[in-house]
Amino acid sequence: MKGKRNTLQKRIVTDVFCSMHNHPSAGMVFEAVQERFPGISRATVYRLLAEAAEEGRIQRLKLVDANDRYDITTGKHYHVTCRCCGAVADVKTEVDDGRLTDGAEGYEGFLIEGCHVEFVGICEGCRQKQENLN
Amino acid sequence: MKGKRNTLQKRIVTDVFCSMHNHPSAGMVFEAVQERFPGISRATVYRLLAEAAEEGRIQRLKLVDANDRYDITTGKHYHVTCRCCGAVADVKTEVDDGRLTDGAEGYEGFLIEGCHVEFVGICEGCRQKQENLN
DNA sequence: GTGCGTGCAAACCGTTTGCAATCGG
DNA sequence: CCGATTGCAAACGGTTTGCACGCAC
Repeated sequence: MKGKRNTLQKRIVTDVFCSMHNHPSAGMVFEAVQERFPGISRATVYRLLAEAAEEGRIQRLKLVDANDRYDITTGKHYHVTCRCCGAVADVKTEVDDGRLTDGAEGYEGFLIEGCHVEFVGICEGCRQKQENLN
Repeated sequence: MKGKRNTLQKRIVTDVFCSMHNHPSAGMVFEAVQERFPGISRATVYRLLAEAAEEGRIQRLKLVDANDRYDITTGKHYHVTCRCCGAVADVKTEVDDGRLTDGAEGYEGFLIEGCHVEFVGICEGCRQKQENLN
């Protein structure tokens, strides 16, 4: 059995992360954690999140034009990013990755194996701010 | 009329970039430029490429898990990234962005406006290296 | 007691920026 | 001439890392 220790920091980071449902970045988790445990190190939060992702307990999302986000849902699904504030949310869709991939042909001898689909839009808050300007 | 000057640096960066067909990053263009003009500043290359993209003369590509790349083709099309070496190439496909976008529904009041599709695969060179190992 | 996990600070990497010097028009 | 453009170096932002200390087991 792996000699993983159950440290206070790990418990706090896990707790705080699980209470956030905004697909937070490591920095956002760090800020939230600081409120409950001001002494915690930024490096520790980054390390614990990366470790959790490597162990498959959470998912590390790579997004275009945004820092990596962490997702409590580990299964494959899609995301939308707010073009104003960068917020991230889940998306309900019927995208068929396999079909996209099969229908694509790479130039220059590239072999296509998969694809990444990501949506862009605007979140509720930013939409309301926009309307208030008019 | 815009007071744009035709400097030596601009001519060189444009020339070198146009002779590269690998969807290079700014850093890659800088390295290539240095061979012909060792005195050029990194900042200048970054600035000239960003400027060209803003003026629509070239396209700045945002990719997942890679630095921004520059593309001599300004029209919309798709790309594939090599999962081994990060090389980028164009993709021939029939993806219908509009259909993907229409078929998606965001949670938490998100309004979905568009989508980003990007392919992952393996380039010819890396494929051959892999085969040589077996 | 042992060695994993932490805190700290520095390194990292690609990119951007402030500023003085320079050069194109 | 004069202001756009350059070079330099420093700042940036998010992330990772080396190392000594300290705590979980």
